[in-house]
Amino acid sequence: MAQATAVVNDAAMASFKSDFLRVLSERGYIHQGTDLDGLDAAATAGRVTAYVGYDCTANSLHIGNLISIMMLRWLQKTGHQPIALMGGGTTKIGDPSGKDETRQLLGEAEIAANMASIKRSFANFLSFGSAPTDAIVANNADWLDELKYIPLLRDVGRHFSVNRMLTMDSVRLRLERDQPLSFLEFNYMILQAYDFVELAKRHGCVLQMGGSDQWGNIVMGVELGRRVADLSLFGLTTPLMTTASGAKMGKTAQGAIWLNPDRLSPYDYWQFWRNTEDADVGRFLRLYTELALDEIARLEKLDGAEINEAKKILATEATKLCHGEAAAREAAATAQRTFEQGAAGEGLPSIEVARAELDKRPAVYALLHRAGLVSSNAEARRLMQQGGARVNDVVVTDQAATVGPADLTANGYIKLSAGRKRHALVRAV
RNA sequence: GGAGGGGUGGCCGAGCGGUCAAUGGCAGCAGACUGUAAAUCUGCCCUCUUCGGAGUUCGAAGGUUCGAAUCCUUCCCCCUCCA
Repeated sequence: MAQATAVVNDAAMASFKSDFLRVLSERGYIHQGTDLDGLDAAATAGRVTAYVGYDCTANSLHIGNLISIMMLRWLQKTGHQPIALMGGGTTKIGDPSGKDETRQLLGEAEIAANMASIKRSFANFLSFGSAPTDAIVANNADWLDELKYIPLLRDVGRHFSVNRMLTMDSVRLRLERDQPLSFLEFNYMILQAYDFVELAKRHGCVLQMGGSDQWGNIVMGVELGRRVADLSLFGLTTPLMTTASGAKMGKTAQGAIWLNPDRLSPYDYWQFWRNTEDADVGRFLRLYTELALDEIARLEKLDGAEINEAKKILATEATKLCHGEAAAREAAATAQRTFEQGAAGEGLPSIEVARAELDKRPAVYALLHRAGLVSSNAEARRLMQQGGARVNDVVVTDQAATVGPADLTANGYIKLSAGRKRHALVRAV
């Protein structure tokens, strides 16, 4: 996939004239671009409209999407216009990029529900309205659903070489591994290319951004634009995000790190960033916060335990962008009370238990399960056996243990812990 | 249409009539050590459990057998080669 000539090198990055590309390159967002000098010139000359496409396969975006959202944010902050494209149409097809297997097809209703839920995340990162740089949310179902097969083949299909399509990573990797690739999925890149051209026509969009796995799809769009409409379009991709120890970003105890607060609480979101590996602190501060670069340079030089200060700043700043200032402060305060003072922060995730039920002394393992700290009663028992379960900070290894009203602290709750880091409160109501 | 190969727990991948809730690796969880880090070591890793056990798993449905992930039948899906 990597075409050596397109990969950015330091010398090229240093010479960007536009604020947009200079910020992006300085902060480490750029992996490859199709014609970075041309794009730099366009962004210097005037307002550029750019888009990123988002799948609607889940009801929330996750931190894997965050890097591209931050690019849209910087785009807007440097005087240009962002478009968040919802893949209402393409989600019906399924992007084969980076997938070994055909993914399950989602129904129309589910896609619509996911889209509505995802849209809410953008409100925190981008500003919407009617100003020239205000963000637009588009849905490719608006045009893809209307397509007619024969006209599509004649107008668009003739510009695609199957020989070329077979060399695309998304296709080639499947074929090499003997994994199935349906004709449906094979068409995905054509539709994504079509999207780009459509957005160019509708909104004057000239740039598509995305993860490095989107390079092939993006290049297809750039070429289609040139062939069908003599458009001069650009593409930009971000590096693949992994942690310093090589793990894929964003997996944790309970799954992905979601951006929607109803899937992952702001407190847990804050915790995710707080637990960043030392080696990633500088890179993450540049990518996921808007702190000044010289400040970041200072923070990432902190040694040993001192770098924890930088991690707290990272956590609070990142949470601020996603969930707002108040939620970020509350998460930070809760963490401080919980970890530094050994008390129970009021802001910890909590569940409510009826007073009458508490009188009947529910089992500790059951409460651990209900609080979401473990995914089954059996797992709760295991946790207890291994000495990882605590009630009000006291280790409980007896599986038969129960709690009652007497265990409520002066503040009116029982604190449950699974391991050193995960806590929840049980409140009696 | 013909011939062959295959579908195993979150993923990869052994098993090919009993000792199989199923080797191993990855991912994950806990404990120790630490700095809510990394690395390392140890334990855990289907569900329920009155901790004695019980119940459901090896593409689906039937069958053979005292007993099946393992054998047979039908069906579904995937791959390779031939037409």
